[in-house]
Amino acid sequence: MAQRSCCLIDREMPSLDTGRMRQLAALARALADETRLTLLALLVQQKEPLCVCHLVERVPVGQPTVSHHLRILRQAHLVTVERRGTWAYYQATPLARAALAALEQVLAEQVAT
Amino acid sequence: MAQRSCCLIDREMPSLDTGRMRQLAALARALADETRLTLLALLVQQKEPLCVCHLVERVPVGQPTVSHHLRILRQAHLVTVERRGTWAYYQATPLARAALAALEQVLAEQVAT
DNA sequence: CATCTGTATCGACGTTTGTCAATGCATTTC
DNA sequence: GAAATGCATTGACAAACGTCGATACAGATG
Repeated sequence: MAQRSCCLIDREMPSLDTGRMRQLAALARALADETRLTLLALLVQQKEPLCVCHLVERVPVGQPTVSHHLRILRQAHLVTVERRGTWAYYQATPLARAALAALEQVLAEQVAT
Repeated sequence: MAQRSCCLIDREMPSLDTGRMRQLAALARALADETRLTLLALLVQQKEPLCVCHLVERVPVGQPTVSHHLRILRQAHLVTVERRGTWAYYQATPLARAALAALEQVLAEQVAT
């Protein structure tokens, strides 16, 4: 038991910040749904804020579900809302643009490999 | 009903490739767990492949669970295995390095905002 | 050869998650 | 003012997910 045979040398393994890992996982979880990602992509391609009714039209789920996903995106700081009268206008944050671009880039790398 | 009042002008909304969205979501889902992300981060910091027993020591879950997560990472092309005798040596792929770096960068942007 | 060890798989369990129908509320529209 | 509309919330439900203990199996160790 003195020395395991699997790896003769001791691995240098700096400890990881679990708080940071939790944050990263939370961010990934906010992106880990097709519907949510589609909503986000729609918002990212728009310069002007978009109201919920238009989003509902573009996604194969009901309005309450869209509302639910938008809340999750909001809590992850990926979108912001501005209410004008009855309508709610959503907008992608710079964070969302970065996140989506990052995922796309990783996917491109996956294809290339 | 002729024209909705929410947005007077019609939005130009190019259709999104649902297949691509599904792929992106799958990738995000593979990253959307703290334990998995920690395993991946450990592998990314290593130059040499790492055996499972060392990974198990570094994460607060049992060996079967680590094995389960490693399978998911494998299926997402984020790690590769090489079996040598009883031992299984895991290694992060370039895709994993890109993905983790991307997430970190996005998080940094979140803090800055 | 017999035992021990490292890893993967299986079955079960509790939790989380995505979706919907129903409802509520605020504001617009007539 | 009354009806209609846009959005959020609630409660319910099924599916997906993370974890564990038990087990299987291959290869190492003695």
